[in-house]
Amino acid sequence: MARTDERFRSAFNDCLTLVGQHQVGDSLPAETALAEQLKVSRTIVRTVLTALCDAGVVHWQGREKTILRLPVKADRLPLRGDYVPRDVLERCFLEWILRFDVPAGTPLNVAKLAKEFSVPPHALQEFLSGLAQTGLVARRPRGGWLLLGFTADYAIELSELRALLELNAVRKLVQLPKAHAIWDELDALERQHHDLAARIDTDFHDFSPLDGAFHMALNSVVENRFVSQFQKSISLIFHYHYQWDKKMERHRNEAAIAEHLTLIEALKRRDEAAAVAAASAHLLTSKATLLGSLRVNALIPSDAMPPE
Amino acid sequence: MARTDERFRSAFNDCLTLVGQHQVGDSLPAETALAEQLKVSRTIVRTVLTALCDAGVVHWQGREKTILRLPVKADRLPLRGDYVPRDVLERCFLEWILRFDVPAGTPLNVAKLAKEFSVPPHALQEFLSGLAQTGLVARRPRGGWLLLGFTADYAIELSELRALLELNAVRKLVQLPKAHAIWDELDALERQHHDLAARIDTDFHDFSPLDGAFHMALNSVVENRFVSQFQKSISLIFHYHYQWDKKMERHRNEAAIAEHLTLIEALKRRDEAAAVAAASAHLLTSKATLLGSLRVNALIPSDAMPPE
DNA sequence: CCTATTGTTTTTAATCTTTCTATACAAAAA
DNA sequence: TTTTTGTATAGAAAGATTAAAAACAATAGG
Repeated sequence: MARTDERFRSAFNDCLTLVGQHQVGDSLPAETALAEQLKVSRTIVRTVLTALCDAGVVHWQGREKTILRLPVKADRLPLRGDYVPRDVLERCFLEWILRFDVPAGTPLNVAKLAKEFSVPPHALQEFLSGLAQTGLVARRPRGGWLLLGFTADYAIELSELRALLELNAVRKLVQLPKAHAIWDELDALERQHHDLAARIDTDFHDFSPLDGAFHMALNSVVENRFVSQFQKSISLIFHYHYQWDKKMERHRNEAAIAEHLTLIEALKRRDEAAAVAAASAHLLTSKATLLGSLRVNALIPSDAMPPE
Repeated sequence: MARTDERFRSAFNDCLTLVGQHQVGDSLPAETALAEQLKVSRTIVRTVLTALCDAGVVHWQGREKTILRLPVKADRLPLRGDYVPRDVLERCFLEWILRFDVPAGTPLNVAKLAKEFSVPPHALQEFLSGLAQTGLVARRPRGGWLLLGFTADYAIELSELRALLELNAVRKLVQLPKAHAIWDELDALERQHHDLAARIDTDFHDFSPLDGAFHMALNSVVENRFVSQFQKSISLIFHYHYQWDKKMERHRNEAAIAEHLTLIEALKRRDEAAAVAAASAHLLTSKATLLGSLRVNALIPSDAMPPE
């Protein structure tokens, strides 16, 4: 077999729904119109119509497309629907690395991993090619992939770049006019931080998404595709490591909230020096936490490795 | 057919050379030793030995591997040897875009391009996946690739990031101790700049590699894999555009040399403010040149497009 | 005669299969 | 006992196959 007919199947089912909205004896629109509605090519539409003909749902000859009977549930084609989008794959992969603390230098088995993440090997290959740009994995000279991994060096260099980009964002931010949308966003974030600070004893788990939103907002003022690209990987990696390192979570998050609030306050005063200082301090803490979580990971016994 | 037996063929030929260094009647080393020498797996060695047996060059039974006759040229297997390494592919691709000024939004035909660059489609696919990280190309929702291209926005954002990274490098550089290797490098670069300035009227083409070396040296003081990664793409793209834009090349290069020398001088004085100012000025010029070269490209008539 | 629609062909890309290559393990010889 | 070889198995590269899209040509209806 070659590629799946998933696309045909889902179009067929969508078309059944469409037919169900009409009466027996009604005519269906032109192939081109159907293609537009179902968001597929005309080729698929014609295949679907042929199938509907075979099923006795419509009579189709030339331009005549008459509904013979309304479709029933049994007409629908089963579909696997286990399509995994790219960002989910990204998450799966990072989680896999962190979950099993896969050491640097591990050869990656494309076929096995693809099965594990239930994606076609092809998709994983492509994902790895993209990831190779971040230096997390590399192609081996003669075939196969190598996990270069989350080493301490990796974390340090990642944090360095993060600091560089974020301090740049902070400097840009304090120069922005009062009318800019970021100030409302910051107000909202400030309220959310105060709100979470009040109930930190029980809800400290809610910090991670708030942290992500805060840093995302800061960096959003730098409209640069390369920076955004990096920002995305950075936040992903920080997010996952933080989630993994449960040590002192409540205390750590409380401290981070305080640091965020200091930064927000300095930003609102348009005090560049204070803002940069606050951001630097917070980034240093983050870096320390990231390095700390690496050590925690390293303590996971190696027999917790993924099954061969 | 499936994959090529290129690896076997080249090992076979290498083994013929090896046999040629012995006498008739000599014995060949163990399979493991041969594998090590030929830098292939034992499987290949055994396939090669079988082939040598069939060709009547050696007698092979168990551990006995006796040379029956010395190999002749006709024994050698032909091989295509048209392997294109990744960086060559990179160059080919960028050159193709610039050469034909392929507009943003062009769908890329993997099979056709792969043939054009004489690489397996598979290799191009992988290359594009990596390139997608830089935002130069993107995957289309349902199959295929799209060239997002060198738009003015792209150039501006690229220049912005370049400035951010390079100013950071400059700030780091002036703090470095006298013993650091960079100071000798800078001295050498300064001499080369003066040298080229003296013969700029005839040799202005020599500036491009010198420019590359200079920026590379500046950024080398930031030991960060992510920064280096970006630096690589940035210099590639700048380099190619500069090469393409021949307008006012002599004048432009002379001015750039002066800017470089101003920066080098400020760096050697450890004058951070002056160095940052000089670097900023030079980066602005670069950005303007890059944007200018985009306009030049846009003037190439569209019938100069690559063959359908 | 012109436009909208359908019939047909060609092109392109996803996935599967085959084949080559590497590696692990068992058996045998030195 | 160590080294070397025989055998089995796994993993990846690249062709082969098929689904889907797009281009083109033909025809029906106004």
